Amino acid sequence: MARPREFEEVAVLDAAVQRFWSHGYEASSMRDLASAMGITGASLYNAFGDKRSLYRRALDRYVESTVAERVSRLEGLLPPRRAIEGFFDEVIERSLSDPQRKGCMLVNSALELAPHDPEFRDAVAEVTDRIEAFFRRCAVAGQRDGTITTAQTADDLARHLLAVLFGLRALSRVRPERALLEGLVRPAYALLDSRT
Amino acid sequence: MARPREFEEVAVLDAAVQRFWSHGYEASSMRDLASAMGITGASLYNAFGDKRSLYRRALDRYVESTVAERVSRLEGLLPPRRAIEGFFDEVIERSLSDPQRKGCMLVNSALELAPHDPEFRDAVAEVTDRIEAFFRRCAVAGQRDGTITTAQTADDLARHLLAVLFGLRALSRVRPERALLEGLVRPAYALLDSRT
DNA sequence: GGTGTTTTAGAACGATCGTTTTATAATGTC
DNA sequence: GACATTATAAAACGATCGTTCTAAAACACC
Repeated sequence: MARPREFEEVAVLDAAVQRFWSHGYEASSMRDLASAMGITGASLYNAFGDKRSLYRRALDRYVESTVAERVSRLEGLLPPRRAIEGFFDEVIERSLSDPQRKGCMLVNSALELAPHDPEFRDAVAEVTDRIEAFFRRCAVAGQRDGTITTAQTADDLARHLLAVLFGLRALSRVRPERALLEGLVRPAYALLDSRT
Repeated sequence: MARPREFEEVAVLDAAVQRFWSHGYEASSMRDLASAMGITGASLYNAFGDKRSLYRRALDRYVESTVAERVSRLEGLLPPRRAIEGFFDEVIERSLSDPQRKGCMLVNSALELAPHDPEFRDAVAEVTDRIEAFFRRCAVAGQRDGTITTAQTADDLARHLLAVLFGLRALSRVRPERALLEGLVRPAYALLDSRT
């Protein structure tokens, strides 16, 4: 039919994810992106549309390959209480081993794009709902098998864990210190414990 | 000696704070800022230097008039345990009553500027230290007067509260829902309680 | 009341922004 | 192998970016 593409869409999209993740939306120019993706500007527009659409695609890819992957993997492998701890432990190690301090692209999007853009607000809110729902399922199951306190509702525990996660990711961009990140989750683990 | 200024520096700086606070650094042009401040571009550069310097001044002003003000006021008025709750309750009310969803300019700066700019990283980190120190002083005093648990160290409690605060502020930009914000702090209050 | 100094308003600077166009190269089908 | 179609490369578009310049205006001081 016609000339075939010289690049794989998911491969160059991953490069866009990296750039948006580390520098955000406004501070990434289409020239930066095309260069990082290894394609020319025309190919970029041809394959992904405008900048907003590209960011949307990049965010979706990030969420599915990072957040959603972590949730489904841990939930499948570990008992509920251990799944929560495994989630935070993984995030802490990721945060400490990233010299670029990229943080979490979802949290970054929540602050840069979502407040002024209804489409991104809905998209980000929906992912936070999914994370919250994961914590809630863990809380409910943990309360049932006796590994998590019933002194707090599962709803509130899930909301709290979501906030701790977002706070951890935000702080890790400024102060990626092991003592801080591990210290801040210890009380959360103790909270899950407290018998009543 | 010469022609006097037609504007008050702190007044126009407050306008710059509002603009940077709601739209961030990259998405605020010097023309936007000059217009919001009610002065001309030349006056802006004459009085505040370049864009980075202006943001720095705006951030400092925000911190002193909002964060530092809240810390010193609550710490002076309330017993330690109540000071912590008063702090969060105030932040929740601010978050829920802001139709612009500006969040916290410190948290916003932590994600947009700090990761790639050593000067801003140091500045933001120093303020997070001050907030953490406030929580730590409250925790120590509360442990002494019996209103706060000794099951966790004051250091860890302070770190945890700092993360909850940052998470609350980040989430409030996407989901400014009372049920979420009040629900996420309830387990934190319970954590302070838990007797050991 | 000149004089010197600073602020003002607004045009102007080059650079870069997101995006489109132009022209050329590369394919599958007939 | 000519044709239709699509991807490529690079130049080009107008708009806007951060910043500076030019000229007029407003004061303090001698």
